Amino acid sequence: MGQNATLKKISVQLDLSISTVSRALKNHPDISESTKRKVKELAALMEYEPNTYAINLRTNKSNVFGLIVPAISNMFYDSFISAVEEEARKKGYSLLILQSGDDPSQEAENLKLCKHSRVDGIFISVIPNTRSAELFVKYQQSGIPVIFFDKVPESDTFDKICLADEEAAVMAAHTIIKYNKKKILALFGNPELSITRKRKEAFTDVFNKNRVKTKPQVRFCNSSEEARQIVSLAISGQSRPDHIFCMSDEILIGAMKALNHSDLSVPEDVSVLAISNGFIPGLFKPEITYIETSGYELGKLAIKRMLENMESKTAPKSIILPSRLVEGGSL
Amino acid sequence: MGQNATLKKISVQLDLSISTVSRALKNHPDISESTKRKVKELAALMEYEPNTYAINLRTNKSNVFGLIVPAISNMFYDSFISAVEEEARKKGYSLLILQSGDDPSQEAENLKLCKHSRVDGIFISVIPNTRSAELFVKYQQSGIPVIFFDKVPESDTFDKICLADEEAAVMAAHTIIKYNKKKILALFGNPELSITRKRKEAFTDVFNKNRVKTKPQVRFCNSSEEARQIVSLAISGQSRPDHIFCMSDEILIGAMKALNHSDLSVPEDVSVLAISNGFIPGLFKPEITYIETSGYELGKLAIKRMLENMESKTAPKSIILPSRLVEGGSL
DNA sequence: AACATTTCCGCAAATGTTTTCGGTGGAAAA
DNA sequence: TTTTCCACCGAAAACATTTGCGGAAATGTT
Repeated sequence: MGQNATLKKISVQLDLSISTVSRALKNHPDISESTKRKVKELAALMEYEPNTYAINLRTNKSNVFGLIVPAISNMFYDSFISAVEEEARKKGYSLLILQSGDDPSQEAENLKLCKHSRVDGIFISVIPNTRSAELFVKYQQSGIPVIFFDKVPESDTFDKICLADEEAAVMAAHTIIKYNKKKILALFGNPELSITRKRKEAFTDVFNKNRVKTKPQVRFCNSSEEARQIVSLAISGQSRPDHIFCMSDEILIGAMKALNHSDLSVPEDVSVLAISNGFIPGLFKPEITYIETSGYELGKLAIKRMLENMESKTAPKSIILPSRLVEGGSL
Repeated sequence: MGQNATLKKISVQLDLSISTVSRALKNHPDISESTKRKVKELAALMEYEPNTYAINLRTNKSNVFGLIVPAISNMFYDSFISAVEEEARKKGYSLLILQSGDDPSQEAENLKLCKHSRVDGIFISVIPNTRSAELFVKYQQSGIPVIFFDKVPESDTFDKICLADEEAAVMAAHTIIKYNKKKILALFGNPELSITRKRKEAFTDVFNKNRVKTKPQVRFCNSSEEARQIVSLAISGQSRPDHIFCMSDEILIGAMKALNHSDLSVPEDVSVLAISNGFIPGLFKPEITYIETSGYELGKLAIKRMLENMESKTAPKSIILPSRLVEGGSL
């Protein structure tokens, strides 16, 4: 028994009204202690579990956040999700995790699913497609808070949580300059993303302003594999770079695969610096020096911001997480 | 407008009954074409979205599967989740992804959350704690299908989808023997898990049966870090192993960190073989030879089995995914 | 013309909660 | 005695949907 205990069944057993049972269970002051006790005992006995659907229907709240990422198989998003999940759980929220797989239509479908599931809020890292921005205004208008993280649209009308893109890139550039590197190959991600543009601008700016002799050679790549090919080609060419900078883990992986398949050694023949979440750099020998951008920390900030929004709607805000240099042996 | 279009609002506008609107929207034959057209037009205009909670309440189905893993930051589970998500989406299901973080109480809480959320089915990879098995019988009895994957309890009364643990271990042992390795350090995971026991038994059995001169030295470790320490110690000792076998990615990572920090080279000084999901081995130089155990494939099998269960309750079944050897250069 | 069959639609119950607005009975205050 | 007040509880609406049943009008059959 007790498979589907309901307020009604309890109320019948105890010859009380449904409302009284409901109130007793939530310690409403109107109900006497003795009644509360009886109700709670029977509820426990019958293994009563409130029906979430009924509650959601009644209250029009789901206690679920939608979380949309390009891919779940990504160390950065993993740690982000972990952080959000931890805090969300504490507050009684669950996560509906969706992946867009770099497909705009999939992303739109995910957004639709979120709306359809009537989530209480959305975390999203958008894929490189500007058109999708239109969609978001609608969701914003419909009163459901949307928090962008990591890969965010340019517009200031949104809540955004991102890494200190410029700062990290500047830090990287300065570090490279300090080591007196001459021929720098700088690998960036999809140029349509603001994160890419920002990092690239900040990075190259440092070289321009400091009037160092050589300018880095900048390349863009959309995947780990593209990065591998670019590096593979570069190191086999006649003017081999003496440093490779990777703006992300994904790119670092590709670059390292290329280096591993060559007979060059790091950092003697070519040094490496990355902007990374921290896991991947530790896998190589020597460990890669990197500028840390913690998905976990970012997640903490994002959920904090979301909860603020749940309390009371506030003006859109851009939050930036600072970064730091972690020394490995690749430079 | 149209923020919260409901059947009722549509019905009022068109001066129809709610039931007629409901039926028109789902192409019920009782409704005339002209009415259907009118209803659908207005529904589209008002951006009507059926209220999931009301539907769930009415039908007592959520179209959500619970998916419980030790940690989401794990390549194997990532790929598993990806596979499940892909197929689930096609069938109109969403995923409630929960992580137990190797904490039994957390796992219990997750199970509770699943029940509380009234998911239509549960995928779970259990953490090393036998006591939890009791919990599962309850869920099974309550009619909600539970599919265990990867790390599964021993009992035959459950639906289980696992990797070919024995086969993979046997394959690994044979490969190592073929290469004529003498001093083998074999690293396994948590000995309380059936997956660990199975692999360890199968692995050592091969050596016993084949009467090869040396027996592998078997060690257990609960984390990447433990593996690193063990290997670190082993390779600095006087009787250095000439081969290291790792039963999982997690362990491989630890082992490789230790090797990377030594001046030994792979495979000349010490060769390496792992059982792996495939991503990690490709990061090293040389790439690690491994026995593939695809989380993605496992996911496909798991969701398939789940859907079968949704159709009609069938007898518990154990499904096993075969494995294959992927040659790297570490052996 | 009487009857039977379609065609098309509405009523109302049911799902499980929450919540507003009362209502009862008894004790204390007037 | 009447009034007031409090402690405790119930009726019923509301949330949005699905569905069995029944019913009126239109059409078809003798």
